[in-house]
Amino acid sequence: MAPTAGGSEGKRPTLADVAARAGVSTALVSIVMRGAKGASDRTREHVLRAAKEIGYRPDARARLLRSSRTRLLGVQFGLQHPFHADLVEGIYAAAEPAGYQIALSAVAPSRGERHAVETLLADRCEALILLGPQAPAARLAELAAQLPVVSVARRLRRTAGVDVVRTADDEGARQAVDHLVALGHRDIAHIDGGTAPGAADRRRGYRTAMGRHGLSRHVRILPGGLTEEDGAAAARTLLGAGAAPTAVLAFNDRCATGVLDTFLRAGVAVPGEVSVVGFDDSHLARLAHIDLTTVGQDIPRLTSLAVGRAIERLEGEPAAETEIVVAPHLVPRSTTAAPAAGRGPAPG
Amino acid sequence: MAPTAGGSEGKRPTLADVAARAGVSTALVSIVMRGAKGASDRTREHVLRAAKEIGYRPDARARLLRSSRTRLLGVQFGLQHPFHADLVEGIYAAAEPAGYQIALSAVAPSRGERHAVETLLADRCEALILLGPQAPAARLAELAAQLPVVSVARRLRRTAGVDVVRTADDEGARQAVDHLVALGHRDIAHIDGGTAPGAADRRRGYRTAMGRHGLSRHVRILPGGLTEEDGAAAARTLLGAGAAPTAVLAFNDRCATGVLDTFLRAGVAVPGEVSVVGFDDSHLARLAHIDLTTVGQDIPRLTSLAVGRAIERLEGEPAAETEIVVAPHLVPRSTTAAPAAGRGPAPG
DNA sequence: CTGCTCTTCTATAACGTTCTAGTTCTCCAG
DNA sequence: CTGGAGAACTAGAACGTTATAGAAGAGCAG
Repeated sequence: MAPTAGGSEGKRPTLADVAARAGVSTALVSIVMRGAKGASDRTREHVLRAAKEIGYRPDARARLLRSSRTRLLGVQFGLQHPFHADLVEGIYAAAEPAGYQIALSAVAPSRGERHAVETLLADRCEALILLGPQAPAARLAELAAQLPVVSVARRLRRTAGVDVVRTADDEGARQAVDHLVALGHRDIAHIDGGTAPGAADRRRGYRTAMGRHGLSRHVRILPGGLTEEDGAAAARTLLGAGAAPTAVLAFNDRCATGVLDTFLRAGVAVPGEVSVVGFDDSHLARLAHIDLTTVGQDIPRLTSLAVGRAIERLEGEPAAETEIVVAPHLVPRSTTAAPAAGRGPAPG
Repeated sequence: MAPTAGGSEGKRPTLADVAARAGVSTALVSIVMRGAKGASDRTREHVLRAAKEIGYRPDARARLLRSSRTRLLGVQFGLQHPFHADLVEGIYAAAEPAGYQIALSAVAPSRGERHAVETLLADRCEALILLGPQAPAARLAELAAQLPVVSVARRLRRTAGVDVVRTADDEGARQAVDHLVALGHRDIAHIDGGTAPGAADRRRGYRTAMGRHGLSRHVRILPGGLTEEDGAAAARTLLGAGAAPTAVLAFNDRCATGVLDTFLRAGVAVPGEVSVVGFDDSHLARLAHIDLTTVGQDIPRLTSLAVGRAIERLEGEPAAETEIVVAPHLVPRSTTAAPAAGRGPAPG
């Protein structure tokens, strides 16, 4: 028999239906469905067959309602952010094997963080993982008073109860500068990310790295942002100023792509005349025709630590908030090279 | 007193807690929280204050469990797809005012469609909205037997019970060709999308439009795909072949971006020597430094129709499956112009 | 005062699970 | 035959809501 099309009639089968069909109690069916012990192999098999026959599917919400634990992690992410997409994938991968489910709630221009978090709370998530949250620290503290909260990629100075998992952004910027200096560059500019999460650290990392190489007088920071647009605008400023640097460290890959594009259109060869470094090692950077030298963030590690921290909080002793910092690593590709002979010092 | 940090202790307040505090029954509190009628203004206010004082928040799961209706729409989307992100935003915007909640489930390399749909079903979604589903038609039919299913952007030939909402891809390709022909182009190539949703229609639209302009012998279709990479590879093929066309219609914006980049690197001026048209009008296309002429899909309309169709199915008479086709529109920007004098015929 | 209608409120039974505390059964030592 | 000890199973109470049915009280015509 084909099931009736549309399926609106005929309620979905429940534990009781399976029990009736198998001739046992609902409690026993529950035991079998959960794989708990307390049923013989013979009945186990029998019940499973009955369940399959009538197309039974456990109701996650009823299940969660009953058990005191919901094993549900709420994740807030930015819809328009490719980097967040990568993080979400990592979070799924870390949470599901640990027996936790993920509830996603998106932030978009038309859907604020407040609303996103409200729906997660209404869904009875046990903990919140917030990707690059923009909410004020006070708001986060307020949330943390209700349930464990992990902030990923947004740094917070010891906000009560909020755990932080982030990349060592300053260290990443340092690696980029070291790489460029090793190639022979001295005139290295930085296009920053303004108030975006991590931007301040990258800016600081750039500045101190330059200082350590005795290049403080070459420090040049241009206001940027996290989109291609921002990078393009900054690149135009550089070109217009006449004295273009021999290398540019952009806030992130998207920003770097904008820089690349502008240089290309202006006939400035990369890496021939100017070297460019990005940040994130997103899919963008890996595309063969862009092939951007960049600073990679360790996504599997960031996400497994974030999930792990949330679970620890839920299952372990309530501890003080922690900040976990993950090391980035430089990924050299083809947008960096030694500076042109006439412009930088000869290498060595 | 500040609430205890971590919040793991002290269960979250329930209806009963509010009722106890306000000195009324839980049923009355329920009425007030839902805004249903049956309570005086005085008590309404009184109850709301009590709820606020103890920080009560309704439990969405218990609520859904009790009411026969869950008013929950399951949405499956591709994490790595910027176009899907735009669609999801539109779906939120269409569903929430109609009193429906959205449950998101992501598809990623490490998380297949099957798994994504399973979690949505377990969550008791009443209907499924699938963005560009890749599952075989038989599988979709099987799902449609259980609950209303809407496929967005993937065309299906009358699969039992599956509604389809999509853009008129052939028409979009036609508009692009018309635009190029009006500018004076004749030698127009198409980089296709292989087996991606919509690719076949765009291919066909291109071919028939060319035919209608008497340009059948100029038809040239190159295998492409939906990433920048694919576009770049096809562009290299075109350049290598010697006889480059005067215009290229790419499968989508990402593909077109790859084409642009390759041309730029090879010193081929756009639109000076070659015009390029994309598809989707994604954020990418609007970036000032790309400023791509493209065929726009009507996202608000696609999403509100998809949501509307799902809701109609849930609330109205069970009807036969429908296919709703939404018109695209050309968005002329700066990557198209009349062909160079020596290569195409003079305009007019 | 009776009988009726409204409004406001309450008691209680669902919803589909899981959990606690049994109840049978079987097996086997004493 | 008694007395446990497990194993296999079940009855019934949660979980936090909403829906249904009805009670209590007010107002008012007859």
